[in-house]
Amino acid sequence: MLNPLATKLNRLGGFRVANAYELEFGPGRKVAAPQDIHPHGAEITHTTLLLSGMAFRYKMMAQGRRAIIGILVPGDFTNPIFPSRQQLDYAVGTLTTCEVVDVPSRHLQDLAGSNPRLAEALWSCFQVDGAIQRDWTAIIGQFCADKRVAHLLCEIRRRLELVGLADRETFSLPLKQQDLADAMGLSVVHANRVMQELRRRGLIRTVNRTVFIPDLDQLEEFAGYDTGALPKVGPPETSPWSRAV
Amino acid sequence: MLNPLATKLNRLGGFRVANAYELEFGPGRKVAAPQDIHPHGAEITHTTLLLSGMAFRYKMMAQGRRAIIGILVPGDFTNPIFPSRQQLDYAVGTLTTCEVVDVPSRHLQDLAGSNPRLAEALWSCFQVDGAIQRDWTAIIGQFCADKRVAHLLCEIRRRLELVGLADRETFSLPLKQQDLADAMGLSVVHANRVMQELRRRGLIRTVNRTVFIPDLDQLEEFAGYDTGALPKVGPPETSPWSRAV
DNA sequence: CGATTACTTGACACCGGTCAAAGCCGGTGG
DNA sequence: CCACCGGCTTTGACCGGTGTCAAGTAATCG
Repeated sequence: MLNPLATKLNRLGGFRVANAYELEFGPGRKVAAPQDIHPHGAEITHTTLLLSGMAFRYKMMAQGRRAIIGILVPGDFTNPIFPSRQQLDYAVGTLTTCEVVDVPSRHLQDLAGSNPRLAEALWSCFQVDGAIQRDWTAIIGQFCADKRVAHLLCEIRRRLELVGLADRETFSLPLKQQDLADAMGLSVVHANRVMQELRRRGLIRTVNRTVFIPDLDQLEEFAGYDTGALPKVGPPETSPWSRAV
Repeated sequence: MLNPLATKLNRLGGFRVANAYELEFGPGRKVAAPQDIHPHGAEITHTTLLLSGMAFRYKMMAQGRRAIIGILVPGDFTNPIFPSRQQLDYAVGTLTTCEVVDVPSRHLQDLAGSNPRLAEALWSCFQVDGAIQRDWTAIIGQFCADKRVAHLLCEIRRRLELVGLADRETFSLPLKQQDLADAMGLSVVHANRVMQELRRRGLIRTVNRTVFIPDLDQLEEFAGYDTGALPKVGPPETSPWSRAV
């Protein structure tokens, strides 16, 4: 399959800013689940590209509570690169078995230096990352439980779609209800009730770890999901972020 | 007074990475409060440096609700710069009258190009920004109301201290209770009760818009505030982020 | 001062947390 | 092939934290 990063960059950058071979960072390695890709506080010497599977960023809080602060899908980097020595303020763990490849800071910088349009697209990646983080802050603070979860589903679906791993009606959701809870600031019990409620309303159906969406527009409206919240990237006419009217 | 950005960069970078004159971006302008420095969705052609006063990033949500997603103190930039054309996914408004100066992307890039250590420090700024955003996501999701607010107070105090505008026991807090509420995902009424509770416990005292902290360690412990959550920057021995043992 | 804006209070409802127990798998080994 | 088992999901009872509404008080500003 095409490198998911190449897929994403081409769409973010507008059109063919990257060739797959440029983004071959060497042989990937498999990481089982559940397991950490980066421990908390790890010295940052490289970033890690997710090639397949799903992962998440998290922080351990007081009393063993776990805050999930972001989901990673194929084509995502675990962290931005740093010119200076820094430590990660969060950890990265796997949700499923993942195929990943480490990318040294230098490598990415050289690549960006040799291809300005690619550099822009890579930059966009990290900006989108930040925009999603801001979204989470706003949503967790303002939305009630069912809309939070619905919004998360919309976000994950859209990001998977961007790398060709979801369509309007189906996507894979490896998150357990405990994970949904830790991500959206809920208890497991309530996460369960919310999922039941979403099913009862006919907004989603779930089989195994797969979500079916009878009517995506309806779900996105319920969730208050606005793709415009993510930065517009690339020429409007080809931007995968621009919402179909 | 010394440019607050210079103060911050010198501390983030470890030691004198910047001279004040390098960071004179021209004459500042005054922006009254409450008023927008950047409207939502503004095209990003420059960033704006806050020289004095306080401001905040926010998003308007459904039903006129306002989500405050970050506070800006002197020395902060309203937004990161982009190599490509992008739009801001949030707005920036003033809490007090602010003195600001616009910095074109090019200017900042040239400056970074001419001074590698300064570039690193600038980079750290934006990384700290991201780390704070992640903190908010985690805190709003996991903490109960009183700890959220206490945590916010600790954060603001620390950031003001970094630019020489606060000490261990006093700082200026121009946020109204409505602002605290919109930032921490509470109702105004509850924000009020929480502030009362913090005062009742003797963790803070407030006069006008000034907060007095009888015992900072106690407040930070109550808030679960850990400066380690922010990335370590610069040599440990001079880093203002490393917590005094 | 008068008018507006901010803060405070009380009553009440409800969302969502907690606790505890019971089903429902999927996987493993006999 | 079946019985067991551990992790995940589901349920119910209960209650506490927060939101909402509505009113009153204090501060601020022209």
